[in-house]
Amino acid sequence: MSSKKEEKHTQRRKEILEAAERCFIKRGIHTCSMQQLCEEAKLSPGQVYRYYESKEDIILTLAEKEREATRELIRFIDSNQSNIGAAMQSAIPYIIRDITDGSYARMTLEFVGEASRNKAVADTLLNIEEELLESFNCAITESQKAGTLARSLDPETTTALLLSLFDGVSGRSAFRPIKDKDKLIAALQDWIKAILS
Amino acid sequence: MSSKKEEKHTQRRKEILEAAERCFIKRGIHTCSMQQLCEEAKLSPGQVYRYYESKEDIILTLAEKEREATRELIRFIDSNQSNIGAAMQSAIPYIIRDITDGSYARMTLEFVGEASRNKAVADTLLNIEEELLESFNCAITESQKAGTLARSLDPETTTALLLSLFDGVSGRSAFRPIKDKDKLIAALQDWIKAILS
Amino acid sequence: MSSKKEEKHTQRRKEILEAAERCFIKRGIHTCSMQQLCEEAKLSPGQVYRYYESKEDIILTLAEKEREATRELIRFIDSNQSNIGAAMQSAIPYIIRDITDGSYARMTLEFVGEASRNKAVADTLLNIEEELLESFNCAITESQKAGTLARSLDPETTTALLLSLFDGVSGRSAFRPIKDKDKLIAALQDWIKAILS
Amino acid sequence: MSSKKEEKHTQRRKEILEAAERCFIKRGIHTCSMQQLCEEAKLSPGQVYRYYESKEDIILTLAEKEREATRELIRFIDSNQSNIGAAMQSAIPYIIRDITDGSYARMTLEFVGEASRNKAVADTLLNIEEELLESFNCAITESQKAGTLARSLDPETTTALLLSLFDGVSGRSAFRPIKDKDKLIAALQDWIKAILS
DNA sequence: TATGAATGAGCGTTCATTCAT
DNA sequence: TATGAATGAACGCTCATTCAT
Repeated sequence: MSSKKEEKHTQRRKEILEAAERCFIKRGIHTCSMQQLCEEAKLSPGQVYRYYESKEDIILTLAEKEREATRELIRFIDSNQSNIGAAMQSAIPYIIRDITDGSYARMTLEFVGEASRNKAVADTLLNIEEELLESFNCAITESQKAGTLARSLDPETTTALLLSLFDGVSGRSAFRPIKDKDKLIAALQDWIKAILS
Repeated sequence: MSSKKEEKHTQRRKEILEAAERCFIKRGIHTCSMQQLCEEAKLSPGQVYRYYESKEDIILTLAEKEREATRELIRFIDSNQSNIGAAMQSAIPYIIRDITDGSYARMTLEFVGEASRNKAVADTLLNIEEELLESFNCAITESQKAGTLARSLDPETTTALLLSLFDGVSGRSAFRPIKDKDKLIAALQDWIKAILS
Repeated sequence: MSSKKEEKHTQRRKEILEAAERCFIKRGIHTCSMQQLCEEAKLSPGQVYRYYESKEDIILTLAEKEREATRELIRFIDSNQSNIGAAMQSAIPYIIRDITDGSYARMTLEFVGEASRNKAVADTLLNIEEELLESFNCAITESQKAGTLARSLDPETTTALLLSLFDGVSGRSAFRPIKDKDKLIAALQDWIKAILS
Repeated sequence: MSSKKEEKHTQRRKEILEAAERCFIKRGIHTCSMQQLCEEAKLSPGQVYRYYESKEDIILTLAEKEREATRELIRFIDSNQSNIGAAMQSAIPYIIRDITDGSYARMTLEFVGEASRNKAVADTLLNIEEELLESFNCAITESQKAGTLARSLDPETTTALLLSLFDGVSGRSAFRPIKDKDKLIAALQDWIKAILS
């Protein structure tokens, strides 16, 4: 019985979160009012506030949810540590598909903006980033040990540049449609080959 | 006499703009109220509104000011069209210095966020971007004609990736201090050498 | 259930309108702030704005309400076209009662003032006036055809003067209490008899 | 010397008043800002405030000035007391010319609106009205004594209706252009003949 | 459990008035 | 005497949040 209640509660929280995501993408976090969010969720303000403490709570929970996409990439890198170059080559099509998805790109941009003024959001973002950084650093070091990557590359800087590149591609895709994704993927693979060799 | 007054007027406008920049970076464009901006500028609302028509006017003027840094890069690229690889090598230290400046990086992020919901800001940003894209595209094509760049590179995609990389580096620097700028510059130069050859 | 809610909603709208009328009469449309109006209505600004879109919305709704009194007169004139003189004789007591009501007179004055700078209010006023003009013109012409009114009277000018007279009586009553309404009515009836014969 | 100064002072006050009148007619008393008034007067705010204590002071002074037109009518009535009917017949063309002048009508309307919320303006308006009422009352009584006017007319009520009529004609002319002034004058003369006989 | 009416602080902006120069 | 830069209270309005029902 209690578990059934919990289940319903969890389901509601999820529904609200999804409604919030749609609203935030459509109008932006700041421009979307709680009233609009409630309408999108087909719930009254009173109900929404039973499931989330505040608008900020919703934003934060959403930020945490968005990290999961990144987690997948981390797991992939972790299981292909000995040849980061090859791992990236095969991962790039999936990474690009994810990060250039209109909704994802918009939402990421919203979170970055929010992070400027909301420490909790900033921490959430930095947190997952930390994991990603470590994962890449480790893979680069391991690949160098395994002889699949030039030892001249500085792990930290290389990681920073790789992540910058992906951040940039995602951010730009929110404003400019990517004309030819396949070309972009091919070019990126060429870049990675040239760099991580 | 009239010029002295004009000078003072210009000076005041500049002061307000600087105060606005500080405020916007500290609190975000949306979250910074005119009252706070006025306090930062040590001016009353009435005065601020004598120098700028509206909050949007201030935001837009600031956006246009930020474009100037980009204009400088465009001019440099334009005057070194026949060898984009070499041009970038020598430009990178200056580009990195500019775009990883804390204020600049934060402000750029704020503008990107603002662009989502303010057409005028979006136009300003896309406008200068357009110029930048053309400049790079042209330089790449010219370099290929001059034989200083591999003909296999697609100009548009290469430009998009280069700008993505810089956008990403700038964006990340707003949240994470860059530990060693020289290392970053060196690594970027290596990347560019590997790619634009 | 839904109708009960609707009823309450309608009731609230009416209450706000009445509060607005009291406020506008007390302080003038322009000089009465929304804050004061809210206090008079014993409602918070947020609530008032749930029932009306804007201050102008309230003004306009009030203006439309005031037209109804005029509509009644129009209907009466229309149904007594063949003898405008007699119709006016019997209508005068009611017209005077309406237009010399303190609130109505003040409110009309406020609307006239507001019309100078608010096109929507001006349109509402001119609109009902147009109907009134037509109604009178038509009745005068019909009465002349029916032989109950001297053919020497110019319909348009006579209408203009009649409406001027009523406008003037109403306007003056906003500032000077009418000492003896019955005397006023009798005198007006004498005037009408002398003119419309 | 002192008189020369005084003269200049008086001249300045007059200039400001004229500028205010133009502004108030153009934009309405409330909608015209002191800044606009200063520009119209080609004077700085500081100067304007040396000649008038406040915006209200200007309004009040203007209201007092407007009374002069009415004074002229009073003088005319006073010097033709024994036959008010004939006096009005000859006065009507001039009265109509004055009160249907666009500027005068607009200004009067502005003052009436202002009187609703400004006791001093109301008093000024009522003051001159009082004189006018007395003048008419007296003339009517005298005309009745002289046998040029029916004794059945109640002086006070007749005066009230006459002034109402002129007020109404003036007020309407501010919004609706009078197509044919001569026709209006003729019709009014017919009315007066019918009533004041 | 569920609603949505209600709150009120705070928003961007204006303008009558003052005062340093 | 004359300027116009400067003030700041008040404007119409919004929206995250609460609470009576």
